[in-house]
Amino acid sequence: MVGRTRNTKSKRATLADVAKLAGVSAITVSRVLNHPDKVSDDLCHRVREAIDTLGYIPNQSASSLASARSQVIGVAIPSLSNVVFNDVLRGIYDVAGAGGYKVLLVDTHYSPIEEENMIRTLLSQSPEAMIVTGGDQTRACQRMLSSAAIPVVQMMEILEEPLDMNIGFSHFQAGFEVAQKLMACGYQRIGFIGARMDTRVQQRMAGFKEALQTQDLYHSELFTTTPSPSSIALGGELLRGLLSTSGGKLDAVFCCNDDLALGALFESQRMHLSVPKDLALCGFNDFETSAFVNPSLSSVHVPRYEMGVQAAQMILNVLKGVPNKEKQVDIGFEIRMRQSTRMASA
Amino acid sequence: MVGRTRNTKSKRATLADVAKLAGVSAITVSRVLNHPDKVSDDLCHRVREAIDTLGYIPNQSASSLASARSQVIGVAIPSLSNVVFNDVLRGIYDVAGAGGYKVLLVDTHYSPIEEENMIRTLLSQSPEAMIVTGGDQTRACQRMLSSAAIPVVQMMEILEEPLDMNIGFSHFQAGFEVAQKLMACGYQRIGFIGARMDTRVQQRMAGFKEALQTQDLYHSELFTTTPSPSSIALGGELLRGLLSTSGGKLDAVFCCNDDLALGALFESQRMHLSVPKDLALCGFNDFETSAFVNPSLSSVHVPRYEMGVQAAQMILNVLKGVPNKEKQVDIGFEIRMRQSTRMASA
DNA sequence: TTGTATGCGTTATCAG
DNA sequence: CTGATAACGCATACAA
Repeated sequence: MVGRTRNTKSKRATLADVAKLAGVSAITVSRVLNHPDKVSDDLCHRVREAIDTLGYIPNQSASSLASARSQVIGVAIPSLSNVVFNDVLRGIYDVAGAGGYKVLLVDTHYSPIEEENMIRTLLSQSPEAMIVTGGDQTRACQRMLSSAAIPVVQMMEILEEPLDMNIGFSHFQAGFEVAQKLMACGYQRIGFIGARMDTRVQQRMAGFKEALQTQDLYHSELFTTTPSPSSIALGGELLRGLLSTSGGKLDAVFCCNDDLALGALFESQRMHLSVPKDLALCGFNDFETSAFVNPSLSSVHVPRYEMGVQAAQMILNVLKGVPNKEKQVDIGFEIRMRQSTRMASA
Repeated sequence: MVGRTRNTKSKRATLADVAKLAGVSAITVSRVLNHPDKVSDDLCHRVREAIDTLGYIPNQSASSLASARSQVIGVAIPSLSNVVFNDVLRGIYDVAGAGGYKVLLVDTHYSPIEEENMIRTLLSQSPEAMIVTGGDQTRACQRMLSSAAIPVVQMMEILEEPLDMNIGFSHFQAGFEVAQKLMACGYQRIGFIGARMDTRVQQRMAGFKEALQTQDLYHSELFTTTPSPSSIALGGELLRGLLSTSGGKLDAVFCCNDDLALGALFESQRMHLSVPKDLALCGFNDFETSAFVNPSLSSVHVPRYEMGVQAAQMILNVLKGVPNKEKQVDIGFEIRMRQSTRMASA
């Protein structure tokens, strides 16, 4: 190593280093970076050259400390492996990134306790806003969120009493309408298989059950649930279980998501059950696979990317001082009936 | 604004606030948080109470600035929507989280230019280490990474000249072996469909092609590629295209990933082509779907979660001062032949 | 347009 | 075991 003018031990260059090299004061360098319009073109140019030659990268911690602006948005999702959150995240990242914000992402593993800890960690980074999933945070967690005094969006479902802003759709209503569709198709022995059983899945199931009850078609022995995480393999297992306990008297099954539904479909095929002739299947989330598999799978489509986009936009609006028209947005859903369920009887 | 004793306007509590309430000095509070063993139980207790009643959350920016330890690991992946990276990320998050590190994640959209910008942003957060994808960073980006003087892991593929540490597998070799397997099954008219065509896909294709050439079975007209991102829909389209241009003389297709392969499989079914009788298919990445779809799909299995885990562990080791035995780890792959390709001829 | 002084909340260093 | 003081690197408020 060659001895250099100052940074003896090749430490990261600072504003001061750049300033010295450019022959200006530190604040001028800062301005070139943050308010270029407030600096003469001449200096601006000289400073940029110095920045380049030094490979200067601003220290965001110092900036954050001095300005109380971290440029970070904290995001908490319950699972990194659940593909559902990918699309939402993509929306958030696209909008946040375009707005100059970084995203600090944590995975709460569907546990409110973990969520509380992760959100505490997140808050220690002084995020300028937070996006969290659902509404079952611990009391302590909600207090933290509130006293952080930053915009918060709770996403994925419509909440009775949002902490601040809220975007999502009614899982209860979605479940309810799926049941209506299946009944309209003439199915009588209608079952349900669910996994993970987080709040949103529970609501889907509750809505589904309620609709069945209106027609006296709810049979508790046709409902199977497990706290295990969803997978295609599990979908097959649950279907087999349901078929055996129901004594074969089963003509339609609503699966709480497309993982289970695809598993059930593939398992049906292996058991030489014809879908939808022997058994109708309906999933939830509408994966791309569902539209292309044979027979194609009926499912509930949700504009997830759009939800992420809007969640981030609501945040950016508040951060920019533009008030949102609505603090709560119902993004809706759409039931897509395909080949795995027969046409509604006229 | 009123002159304040301390926080007139419910600002976040600071170390000083906690210290005052507990009747100790700020540094003692700091120690309770970071080196509890160096503080008497009595004080420790009093301080913790004060922390609780104030709902104190440390300011990581200040900590980072003062200690030069950000507790952040930066991660750059090329796509948030590609499921492949989910598993890797899960591994990284699990290990990093357990080690007390946060993960700052960026999506480079498969663009070295974007990657350079995003990594610059990442570096401004003073991460203590970086995990990036592959080796085709821009020169400038590699310089930044090097001069950051932090541990760096390049993952997903084995590199000739890693910047620092490296974990992955040889995509060339994987493609090569897939071709060998197909040829061993007796296929003669072997095609390839590829999308996105990033470095790793190109290597798979190159290996595949080279193996075919050894047996004089490479036919350029049976290779189709597109820069478009992969999807199931695209797999179907590419297969249709290939079938029409090849005049039906095609008996096996290697798809650069399982998205395309599933699309090709579903499309074959709609065209009433029997797989593998009329056409054999092999994918890459081994999604869960591939093992369960009918017919099940041959694919190349890669220990992605494990790769994420090990990448993070290599980082943590360096950070803890424990040297890694290897700076480069070949995590391997495994070709899983299933029903979509016929058995190798004896 | 540019610069000076000051403080952001924490930790390292050194005293006691 | 505990505390005083001085950084850490940058941006705000004010001057020039």
